[in-house]
Parts: sequence; structure tokens; C-alpha cells
Amino acid sequence: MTNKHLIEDLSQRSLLQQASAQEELVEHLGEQCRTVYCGFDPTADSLHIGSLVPLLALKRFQLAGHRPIALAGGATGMVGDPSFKSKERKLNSAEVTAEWTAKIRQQLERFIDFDCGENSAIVLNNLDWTENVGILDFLRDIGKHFSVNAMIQKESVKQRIEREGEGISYTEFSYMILQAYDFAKLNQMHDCTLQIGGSDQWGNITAGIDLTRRLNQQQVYGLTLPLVTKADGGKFGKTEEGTIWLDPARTSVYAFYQFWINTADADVYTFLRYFTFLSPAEIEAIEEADKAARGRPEAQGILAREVTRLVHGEEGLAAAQRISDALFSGDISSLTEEDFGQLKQDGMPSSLLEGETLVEALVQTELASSNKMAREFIGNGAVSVNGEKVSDPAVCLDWNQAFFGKFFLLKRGKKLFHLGYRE
RNA sequence: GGAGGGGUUCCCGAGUGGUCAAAGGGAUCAGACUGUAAAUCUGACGCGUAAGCUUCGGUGGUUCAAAUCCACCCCCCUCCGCCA
Repeated sequence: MTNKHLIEDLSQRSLLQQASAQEELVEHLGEQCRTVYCGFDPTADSLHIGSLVPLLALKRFQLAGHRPIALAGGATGMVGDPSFKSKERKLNSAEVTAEWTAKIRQQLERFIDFDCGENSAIVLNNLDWTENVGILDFLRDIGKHFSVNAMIQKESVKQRIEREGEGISYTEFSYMILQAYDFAKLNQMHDCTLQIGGSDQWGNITAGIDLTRRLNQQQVYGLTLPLVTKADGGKFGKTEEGTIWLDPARTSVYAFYQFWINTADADVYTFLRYFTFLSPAEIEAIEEADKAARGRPEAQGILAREVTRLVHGEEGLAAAQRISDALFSGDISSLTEEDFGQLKQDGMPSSLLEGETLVEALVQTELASSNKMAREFIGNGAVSVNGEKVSDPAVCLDWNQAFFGKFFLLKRGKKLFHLGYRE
């Protein structure tokens, strides 16, 4: 029932960064339904697209017949993972962490199947088995198994230990132990035998493997996925507007869809492998076809559709496409009054206009950062109102010209739109 | 504790009394080209329609005039000593 080619598939997708005892692991996974876990710490009230790789990996394991456990880090989130972080981070209050954990948990639940027989998913919160552990028990029963000598050798904390002027608190240094304890505990309670995570988690994962062996006399495994990077060296998952979140309240479905549409050619096939369930063969076919066409590639559109559907569902995708089509086809005049209302609903950036002039409107909608910039954009021919290019910086907005008397579609540059309206 | 180096506009980094809103590079943004690409070229890149205003770690001071000089303070780095 389990798919023996899972690891091979991951490898073809370049999703295998590190694995412990890989051959043994392949055999282990091939034998029967195994339980695999991945943790997500509540560092915000939403996951962002960086978490998508491990999250989808859990799903890949489920599709291959294994049982996924998505772990919300209600406990680990209280402490803060120092792995490869250059600075000590400030702690959030227990209330905030609890609130965020609940939200993360809800998001996790949408990605995996809870009703598919023996490999139905489980979502857990590690606070459940850590909050009542006494400090003395913890030090004696768990701490005893850790060698500080080994802990400080881990690459993930090395720079914090060696770097002058920084340093690491005992709190963050203990993170590894806490995460290791999760693994051992999940092994005990749910027969979990594999932990996956981003490659920055390798140190924590191996710590868990060691602890489980010592505590439970069980051999368990670890596997890491690559951290997503862009070919041009830029940070993945950020735009000038900030992080791309999974929560549509933080990143609209439209902005989400556009993020993927704008993927560079140099990255798009890699991202198809990372972020979709299209088979490597299909992706290769897309790449071949794009190459042969020598025009606009299909890949970005496919990527955007697949990922948007995964994260925001069929409806979210439809909304994102509706907005994108209206804006980029240039055929705005065909939109009805309801359509405009819908654009707002669907996450089209919009705001109530109060000023008189176009310059004021641009600043108010944040399409321009200052009057000066607004004037420059207008002068450059970078601004259009309701599809008409405007080049006179002095123009006022005439509401008689507005769509349905209340909507102005403002555009700055080639792909930045904003809906200005009045009540 | 001693000796030295340094903190400049988003980042790197020049600038040591006026010609400095501050070289150069990167990032970013706009225009052309295009595929809502890439590369390239052009332009912008503190705020202000402008006169002008506010910036060069902080606070005071010298001066007609300071990022540039002086005093004190804060922070970072390197080396030596101390702890051993």
C-alpha cells in the first residue's frame, strides 16, 4: 500500500537535502505505513510560503501511504529556535504564543487528510506533553542524555557560540532538547519513526534521533528538505510588500497568485517541483514545451494555479484569476458594478479616496511614497486611471468619470494596481 | 585596565570647515524593449510646486559657515594586560 518510490520522487524533485541512514530509511518506509512528523513553530499568527515545502512534504508522505503528524509548536514556540539565527530573539508572551499556535494549527489542518483510513493525519501541540514536566524530572530524565560537548558542536548554534558580541541564552540553547523530546515522545505515543523539516532543522532532528534511541531504544530516522533559494540570490518569499503569508487576511489571494506568476524563469521549474504535486515527468514536459515555444512560458501560470489552488482552494484561485484577468487583459470596462465590489472582496488592494487630486490619491493608496514621487510617476507616464494614461501631474479626480460614480482603478508601473473608491 | 580603529542617506562605502542632500557601487522604483520575464539602455532614488527645510551614533560647544573642529556620552571592532 505504501509507495516505494517516495524517496526517489523526493530526490527527483531535489527535495532531499539530508537523510539519516538513507538506504535503511527507504527500506523502513517501503515495509509498511509509517508515522512521520514535522513541527511548525508559532513565530507569527500565520505560516508563510517558506513553510510550504515541509508542509507539502508531509502531504507527499501521506499520499505515499504514510501517516503524517503536523505538530504545532506551542511549547517550542515559547523558547525560540536558535538554529542559524544570528541573534537572540525576543520572547512572546504565553498568551500570544497560545493564540498563534491555535491559528497555525488551523492552517495545518487544511493541508492534510484526516479521513483516509490508517494513514489519517494527526495534528498535535507539543505543549500538551511538555507543560507539566517538572524541571527536576526534565533535567534528570532528559537532560542526562545530552552532552553539552556534542550540543555546542552543532553547526546550527556554532556561530552564536563563537561569535563575539552575540551569544546564546540558556533558553535558546535548550531548544534542541525540547525538540528532541518531542520526537522521542511522538515515537512513544504514536510510533512515529521519522521527522522531517527544513535543512536548518538537521541538528535538532539528529538530537531527537539520539534521544529516542537512548530513551526508547528505538531506531528512528530524519530527513531534511532544502531551504528555498532564488537563482538571483534574493530572499525567497519576500516582495517589497513583505512576506507572502498563507493567511488570506495577510496576503490576499490575488497578491498570492501574482507572487507565483512573477516567478523568474530561472526558478520556475524548480518551484514546480518543490510546490506542486505534478510529477517530475510532467514538469519536464512543461519545460520542454516552453523551451520549444520560445515565447511566453506556461510554467509560471501553471505554478500559480497549482499553488493557489492548494492553499486557497478552487474558489480562491477563481477569485485571483478573475482579478488578474480583469487587470491585465486591460478590459476593465467590461466589469460590472458587482464585479468591482467583488474585486474588493477578493483581495484587490483598495482604499477610500479622500483627496481631490490624482497626486493625493497616489500617496493615499501608497502607490507613491510622497507627493514628489507621485508627480514623478505621472510625469514618467507610469500612471493610469481607469485604463487611461495620465501625464499631467495637476489633474484632479473627476468622480463623474469614475466607474459607476465611485470606482477609480489606479495603476502605477506595469503591475501595481489599486482600487480607489468613495462611499 | 591599556593601545588603536570605527559608527555617513535601505545596504556597502567615499567624504576631514564652505563648491555636500553628501562620490561610487548594490538594492529598489519608473520609462524603452519584452512575456505582468531576463539582459540591456535611460531616468529617479530625504521632504517640499518652489523659495527652502530636515539629515551624516547622541548631547552640547567653537565658527559667518560643521558630516567634517572641540567636549562629554552611547555602541561596535582589533590587539595587549588582568582573571590563569
